[in-house]
Parts: sequence; structure tokens; C-alpha cells
Amino acid sequence: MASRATIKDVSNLAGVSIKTVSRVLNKEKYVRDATRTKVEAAMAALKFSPSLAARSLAGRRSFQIALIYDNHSPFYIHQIQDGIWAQCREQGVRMLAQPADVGSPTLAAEVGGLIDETHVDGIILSSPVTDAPEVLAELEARGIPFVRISPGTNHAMTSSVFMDDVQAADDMTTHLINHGHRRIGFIIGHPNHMASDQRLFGYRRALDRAGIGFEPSLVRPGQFDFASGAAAAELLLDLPEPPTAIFASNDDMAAGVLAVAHRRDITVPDALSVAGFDDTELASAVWPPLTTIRQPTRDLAYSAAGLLFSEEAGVVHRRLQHELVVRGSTGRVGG
Amino acid sequence: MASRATIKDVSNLAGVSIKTVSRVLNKEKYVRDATRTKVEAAMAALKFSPSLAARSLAGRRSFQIALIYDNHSPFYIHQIQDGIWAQCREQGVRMLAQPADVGSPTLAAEVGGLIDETHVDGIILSSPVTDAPEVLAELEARGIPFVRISPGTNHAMTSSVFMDDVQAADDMTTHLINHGHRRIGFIIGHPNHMASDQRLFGYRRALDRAGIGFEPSLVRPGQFDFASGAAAAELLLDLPEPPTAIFASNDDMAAGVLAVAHRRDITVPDALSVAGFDDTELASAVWPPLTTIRQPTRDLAYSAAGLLFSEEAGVVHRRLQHELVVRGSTGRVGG
DNA sequence: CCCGTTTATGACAACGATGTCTTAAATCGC
DNA sequence: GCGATTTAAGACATCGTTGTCATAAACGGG
Repeated sequence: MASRATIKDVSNLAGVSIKTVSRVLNKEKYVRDATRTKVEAAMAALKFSPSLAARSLAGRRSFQIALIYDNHSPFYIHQIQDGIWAQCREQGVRMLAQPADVGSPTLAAEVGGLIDETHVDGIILSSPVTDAPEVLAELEARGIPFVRISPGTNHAMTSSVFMDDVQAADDMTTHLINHGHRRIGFIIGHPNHMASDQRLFGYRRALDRAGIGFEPSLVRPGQFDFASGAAAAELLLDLPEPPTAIFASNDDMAAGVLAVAHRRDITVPDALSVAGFDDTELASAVWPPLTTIRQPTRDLAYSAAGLLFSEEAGVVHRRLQHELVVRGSTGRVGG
Repeated sequence: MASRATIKDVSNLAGVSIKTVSRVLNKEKYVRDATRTKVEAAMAALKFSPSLAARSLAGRRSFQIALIYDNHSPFYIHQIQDGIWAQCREQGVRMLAQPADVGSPTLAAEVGGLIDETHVDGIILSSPVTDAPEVLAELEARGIPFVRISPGTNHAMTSSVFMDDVQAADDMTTHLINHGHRRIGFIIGHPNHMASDQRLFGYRRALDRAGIGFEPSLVRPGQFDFASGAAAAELLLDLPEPPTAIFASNDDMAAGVLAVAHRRDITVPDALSVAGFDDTELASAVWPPLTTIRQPTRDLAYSAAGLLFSEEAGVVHRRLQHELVVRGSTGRVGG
């Protein structure tokens, strides 16, 4: 098998210097149309693909960006990767997907190492890495461009894309109130995620506005996973006066609630309304399908990558709209 | 902020030549212990991370491998990525996750471009890219090491890791037969995936052995997704003599079957047994939880990457065990 | 038609590692 | 204790691009 074609092969075939090929490759000015055409033909003929290694070594760009995540919802990170990937594809840039562990004391060092090793041009942080102070400090110190997806803290500090978690949780709670519910259980998300607090806050805000007193026993901690949702549901339904609706901070936990309801022969939504958050595929794969908040995850990721590539200077924010998706799991109180 | 430390900075600090630093980095022979210690101290002090770009340009290794996938089950690819990532981490190698489109006529060229651009040391193919002849030809032609995860065709041709889909489907079907089922519906997987055929074959093999005649109307095509599973279930349950059990080729489709059963007020498993395949998280997030086949996805991926790094020459195969996981969605016929 | 500016191209160093070759020092056999 | 071998370390070219600088050709204004 022939070795890979280099810029030199192209320059020979086209009868120009390697620098000219480089100019065509980078769409620089000062190349005659005729020359450009000749070079492009030669590149096509040789199936030339420039070496990223050489480009990053010699130039200021590496044509690579990294996504750093520590999120255990496969649906969520799949959509994030998908959105970033789509943007990268348009830009002709490669994406490095990098799992991480926010709990690790070496996290910042690992991120630093990643940057040194790969020379990535920019970084995208997804929750909860968005709120790890050491990581933010490391990135700031290096002056590398980065964008956060749905950050929970220090909003003003860096560029980010996000949705309004507070408003969304408020919307959902209001939806339930409008259906006559007064005792509404709430399952909090994973403590690492700032979104958890915000959703809780939205829930309380809606209750306040409706003049419904906040009752601590109706609020239970969760971990954003099925099992913790189920466990919380057991506790809520064991209350002397159980809720008529349960709002879980994400779909996985809502699925857990549904399972418990089924097991106890509680009909959803007649005897109990259940609401989720995220609108992952899971929401429509359970029975009854979940009323939930459509989080524009893929678009958030797509925009985040877009911000990274855009020339806009300074700190930029982009807010995307969420949407209340009403399905079969919620209904009027009492059926 | 200081620019990144280079091998030269390390060599200066340690008072040795850059070549010696390189030797320490690559754990080569012929470095005195005292020297090695000195160099390592210098590397640590400078937080030195070698440039991958420079290493791949100068050396024969790039310390990167690529995963190529075209699988739309988030659960599945998440586990695959996770397994490969774990192995890469142990080996100090980076993973490039590359979505692809098996239908695209330019797929082979894209894979070729990826290799040229990134100089990856090896490639892991996951289903259904495992069975794209142009891609295999391209990789063969270049002589780049690669491993396939669960390939469907030409098993002998390349290294691979896999499970026995035929036997697994046979096991599940036998499980249903043992519970008294005689009319067992089957929903085929996505036609792009060879595993679909194999699971169908296992289903038929079990029926044959039990002396149950094969009935074509009980077998419906699907696409490995929720909607197609639901659609197939509608057709099966509309039959004049509907099945008492439905075996879907994956969990997503089985979830679709469950939803239809709920909608029609058919109790699972009393009036209808439902079985899935894969044991993704979805299987335990629906009600009732699915009886399914645990596919060792993460381990398959981990082993695949392991094979890539191993020195074993030639074509190597590794088979991993599946497991029948019995949960609440299947039971004796007639309840 | 000449000079200054813009356009177009090339020569060559540089990026940060590894590969190859050379050489010096330590070790070994007898 | 001497030559042969092994061990240890360095000098320097090299990988395939881009950045910088030099320079030639085309253009434009009076």
C-alpha cells in the first residue's frame, strides 16, 4: 500500500510550491483561480488529507476541540456529542470526547495535560464539569477558549449556552397546579449538578405564586437515576397523606416513579400524575409516556461548539428555549 | 501564562540531552537509574505533557485510536465508548469517537481520510460498520490494525470480539417455550445489522428443536427502535390468533411492545409475555422490567481495545458470555 | 511610462518530538 | 590488564505542515 500523500506530492503534481498548496488548503488570499483549481485537482487525484499532527505542530490551530463530561445519562451525553459533532463536521474539526470525574483531585491537572498533549483549539464543558472551580481556573490561566453548556455558577464569568431551568420547573409545576394538584411531590436531582437546585427553586416559585405552602416532607433527594427515583417515590407514597402528583427532576427518576406506581397498582395519571424533565427518548418509551420538559440538548451542544468557532470576542451567552411537552402521565387531580 | 513545557525544557532542567528525556518517556533501555530519576523529577516539576502531534509526526505511533460507529442506540454506544475508554486510559492512549453513516457512498474515503489526518494507530469498528465491505477493504489495503465488535460476516477474516447471538436468541426462545408458550411472536432487528439475522435464526432453531412449526405471520420486521417495536406489536396483536409471547430483538422494541400492551389493557406477563435483548438500562426502567439477554457490551469494547494493543499477531477472536436475565415481563402462558 | 502598491508565489526556518548514528564509559572474558 | 562487548548518552536529521520573509509580476495613478 502506498504511503499517505503529503503536501509535497501535491505540490509536485500541481507544479507549485508546497507553500501554495498550504495556501489553498487554508483558503488564504493571494492565490490565482487557475492555480487554486490546479492544486485542488491534484489534491483530489492523490486523495490528499493533511496531517493534523503536522498542522498543529507548525501552525496555531490543531483543528481539534475537546468535550469534557462527567454525566452518567447516556441519552444526555449522546445528544451532546451529537450536537457538537454536527457543528465540528461543518467546521472541518475533530472532536475529542473526554470522560472525566468531577470528584477527582487531579481533574484540573488532567485537563491541563489534555490541552498540552493535544493542543486542542478549544474546550466544551458539560455539566457538572461546568462548575468545577479548579477546572475553570486552569482554563482561565491558560487563556484557552471554552464554552460551558448549562453552567450553574458564575454565569457572567464565561461564555455559555443554557436554558432556563428555573422557569422550566416553574412551568411544569404550574401545569400540575392548573390541573388541580395541591400536594405535589418533588424529587431533587443529583447534588453535583447545579441544575438540581434551580429546578427545585422553580418548583418552589410556582408554589409560592399559587399560594400553596411549601411542605418539606414532599421533597426528596435523588441522584438522577432510575433507582433513586423509585426509592423517593416509595417514601412519598408511604406518607400518611401522599401527593397527587410527583414531579421528578429528570426522566430517569420519573421512570422510577412510574415503576413504583405500577407495582402498587396506582393508576397513572388517574390516581397519580407523574412528570419528568429532559424529554430523553426514555420519556416516550415508558407507559404512560411522560409529560416532561423538552430540553434542547442537542441544540445547546451545537450552539456551544458554534460559539467556540465564532469570532465573537469576549463573553457570549446564548439562551435556548425549553418546551413543556404534555403526554399521558399527567392529568386532572382525582382522574 | 507560561507556554507549555517541552522536552527541551525538561532536558535543560535535568541537565541531559533531549534524547535522554525521550528515552525516559518511552521507557527505553540504556538509561541509568539515577538519570531516570532526575529526568522524572524534572518532568514532574514542569508538569510536562509530551505533544502528541510531535510524537506522531516523528515516531511510528500516534497514541490515538479511533472508534467508528453508526449505531443509534445511545445506551449501546455509551457502553462501547465507556469500555474502550477504560482500556485506552490504562494504555495511555486517546480515543477518537467517530460517528459514521454506513449508507454513505463516501464512507470508505472518510475512514481513509481519518487515518491520514490523525495517524491513528488502530481502529475499532462497531456494528454495523463492521460489515461494510468497502471499509474493510480500505483498512486491509492500508494494513492498519483493527478489531471488530460483533461482526456479522467473514468472521475468520479479521480479529474480533463477539457474543453468540444465535445461542442467546435460542436461549430466550427456549425460556419462553419452557413457560408453555407455543405462539411466540418475533420482531426482527434493523436490516443493516447482521445480528438481526442471527437472532432470528436462534429463534427458529429453538422452535425447531421443540417441534413447533415456524409461522411467518408471527415474525415482523423492525428497526431496533421504540416506534417500530410498537408498530410490529400492533400487527401481532391484531392477528386472529395473537401470540401469547413476543420476543423483540432488542430492548427498545420490547419497550414499544409493552407500551402497546398497556394501551390495550393487556396485562404483562399474565396475558402476554414480552422479552427483549441487550439488557440496556431501559430494560429495568420500564414496567414490568424486561426479561432480556445481558449482552456484555462494555466488556466487548474493553476487550476489543485490548486486542488492538496486544502484541498477539494474526487474527484473534474472543468470545464473551451472554446471560439470560429473567425479570417480570415473562411468565407462564395464561398467567 | 515610471514608481509605488497590491497580488501572487517561493525559499527556508520552525514546531517538538523520535530515529539513526556516533561516541564515551563501564563491564567482561581470559 | 587489554581488547571486545555491552551500556549509556548525545548530535543531528527528520516527520509534514505553517509562519516569516523575500521577491517577482501585475496594476494604478499622474
